[in-house]
Amino acid sequence: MRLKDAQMEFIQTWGSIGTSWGIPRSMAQIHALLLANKEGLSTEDVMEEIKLSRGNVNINLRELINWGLISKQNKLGERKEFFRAEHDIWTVAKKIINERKKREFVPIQNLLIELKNTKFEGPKDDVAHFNALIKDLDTFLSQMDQLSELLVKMSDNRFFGQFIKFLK
Amino acid sequence: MRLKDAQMEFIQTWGSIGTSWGIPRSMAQIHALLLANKEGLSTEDVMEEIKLSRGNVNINLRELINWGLISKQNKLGERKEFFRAEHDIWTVAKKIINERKKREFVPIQNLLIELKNTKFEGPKDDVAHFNALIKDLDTFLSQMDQLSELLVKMSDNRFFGQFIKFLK
DNA sequence: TTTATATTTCAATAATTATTGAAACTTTGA
DNA sequence: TCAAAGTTTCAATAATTATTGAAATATAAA
Repeated sequence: MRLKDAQMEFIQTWGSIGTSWGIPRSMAQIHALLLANKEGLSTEDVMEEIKLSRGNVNINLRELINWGLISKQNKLGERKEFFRAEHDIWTVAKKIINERKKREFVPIQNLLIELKNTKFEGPKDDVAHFNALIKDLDTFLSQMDQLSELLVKMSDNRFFGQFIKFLK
Repeated sequence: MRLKDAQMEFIQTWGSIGTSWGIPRSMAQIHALLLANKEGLSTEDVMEEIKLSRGNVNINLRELINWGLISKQNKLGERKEFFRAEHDIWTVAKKIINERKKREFVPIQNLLIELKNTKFEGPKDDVAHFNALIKDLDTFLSQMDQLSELLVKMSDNRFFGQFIKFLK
């Protein structure tokens, strides 16, 4: 199989998974393309390889930078900018999880903080049920937070071995 | 604050988080409504409470059943069906994670399996880089899989205490 | 400066996805 | 078997979100 074909398949799959993550297809595709290339690529390279408009590529490269998934590079003697992916997969995971936390956890956590400090007027049983829901969600979210710390340590293989032993 | 108002705020927030999860707003809203109600509600109740069309409610109730997040109930002497949420928050989390795994992990895992068994033709360095990427992703995904097993055990508070100790 | 090259912006358009609502279908009990 | 109550389906429409492309802006070398 030609390497190029395999890379393309990888890019397409990454792209369609992206959409089911709430990440624009193009953004995920560009990310995959850069992951598959050791060296940085220019805007034009990206446009060329995955047939996207200049505007689209520009916007999504910026977004990937915001996520901390890629960075700008300058090549000696070249005027244009090149973009290179973070290639350490655990760092990539950490950054993605951080961004998703921002979007998915923080809003509900804020709401819970507000609701925890409120007294509700209504049928006693219903109030009790709602309070229990709030409390459970709150506990759960803080445990998930702890869980995400684990990820940071997982890239260390020694740690991972210990972890597996612990699970058993 | 009136309980009803708090519930509504909760439903709206849950709904908008849902959309950033790739879950239709109405589905997430219906789920929140049922979480907030100890007793099951009928299709009509749901339509009434969050102002959605019959078709929409029907489709999303079915989807929530598919996810295992709610179940049908029959009330003695009542002809209509009632829908009641799974209220144990760790069970809820487990089910959501399972569904998301299906959508987000399985497709990339399948691709990786295919790519792992393929020889690539191309510049030696590029092939090596691509192979390394595949290997890293594969390792990473199987570690994430292990991590998700942890969740099942987290609802046990004793276990969670141990876990925190282990992290330190 | 000026010119060529590179980057950014954003209104218009396309693509995708969610929602409605009315008609078809199913079930129950009289 | 019939009518009423309840549920499901799905084509049409609405809402949302992504993408284009051309014009405006910025930057660097001559």
